[in-house]
Amino acid sequence: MRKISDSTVRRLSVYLRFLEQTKTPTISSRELARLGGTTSAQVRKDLSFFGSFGKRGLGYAVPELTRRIRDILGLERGYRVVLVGAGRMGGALVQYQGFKQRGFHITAIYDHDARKIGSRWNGLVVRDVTHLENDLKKDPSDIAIVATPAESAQQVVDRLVRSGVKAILNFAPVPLNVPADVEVKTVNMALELETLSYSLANR
Amino acid sequence: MRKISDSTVRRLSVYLRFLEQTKTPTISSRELARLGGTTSAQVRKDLSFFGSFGKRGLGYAVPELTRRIRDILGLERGYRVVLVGAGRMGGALVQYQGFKQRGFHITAIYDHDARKIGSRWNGLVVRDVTHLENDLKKDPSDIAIVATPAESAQQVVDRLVRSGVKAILNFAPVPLNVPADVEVKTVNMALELETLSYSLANR
DNA sequence: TTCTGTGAATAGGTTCACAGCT
DNA sequence: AGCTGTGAACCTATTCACAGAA
Repeated sequence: MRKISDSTVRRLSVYLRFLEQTKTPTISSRELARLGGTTSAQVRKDLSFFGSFGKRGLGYAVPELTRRIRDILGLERGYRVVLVGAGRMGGALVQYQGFKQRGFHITAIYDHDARKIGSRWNGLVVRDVTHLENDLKKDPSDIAIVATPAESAQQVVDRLVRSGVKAILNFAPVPLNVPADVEVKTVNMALELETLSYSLANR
Repeated sequence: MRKISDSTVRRLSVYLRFLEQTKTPTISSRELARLGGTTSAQVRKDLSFFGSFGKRGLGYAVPELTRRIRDILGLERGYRVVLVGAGRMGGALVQYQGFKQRGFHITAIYDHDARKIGSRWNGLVVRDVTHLENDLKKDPSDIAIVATPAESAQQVVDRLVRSGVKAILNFAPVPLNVPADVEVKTVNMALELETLSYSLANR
């Protein structure tokens, strides 16, 4: 498949969110653009990479387009997700409704702090991170969320990679080294604040 | 000032993080690139937008470059930050050490849930969100973090904008409408997982 | 020789504008 | 007439490649 840009994929996600809330049977690229904060040409271009889903003069059939985008994004299947790091951030993520709604199910939580191991979090018992490889051998996961301190993130990621995890969402503020066939997204909140600082400083 | 791309600003943030950990007195664009996961030409280009900080044949003086980047990013001053939304995510953010380390000080927390108002969070008392405008009139903040449910985010943002906040870090999964002179960064975690899902589905 | 700073070349993403279907 | 699908034009970001300073 032709290489699709990250920005296109992110916009598809945004369109999907609005399509799921749309009550009309059809929607135009213009309206979808307005909702998603982009242009109608951009919407049409984004969709055109994957096919011709609209009807000229009419727009897009909402249920069909919804299904198509879910399919493109790979959301028709559900995902088992393991969480490593039972700190504050981990706690917030386990609770976060947005994940479950979209078919991402957190199936296990790991930490190495003895005080946390064994405690119950949202119905899941926090397990010792040393069990990670064995557990994943029995019950593989495609996706892991890393919410550990910066110091331990890389070593956790090495374990995850060895265990066959192919996609990692990283909240630790360090870039992670992974083989080419593993995808990492790092969310670095301090960095986001710094871009805001930059925009305040340069106006 | 000439328009600088968001990606350049983000990379400067990354370089800064590594410069602060570097022990050698000078560093080359090549080394900085290796650490930050980019190319040496990119590093030099990024820096060249702001001046000539290096010495040919030698590299960059670490303390000077650190200072320069902190200055470019506007990090030499500290920021007062208000947090709206005392849920799980808000809790994680209040605790997050990365903010304070970089000079972002959370000075107040707001919520509208009566059960949360008055409780103490990391030394701060959660205040009723209806006090927001008045409080900000007395003690202005440049930056706000919004960690409310999607439904209330826009109305909170409207209050913030009226109160003179110029930069918003948004964790609610909705695009926000703000005037052109207000900067918004939205961090949408479900969307990040969806880009991972896409990459798993299309390999 | 090493490594920066920077124009020039290339690649990539966005917008334009219009032919063509409904 | 209304709105999609898409090549072409445009604009922006990245990479190349080399002159020049240490």
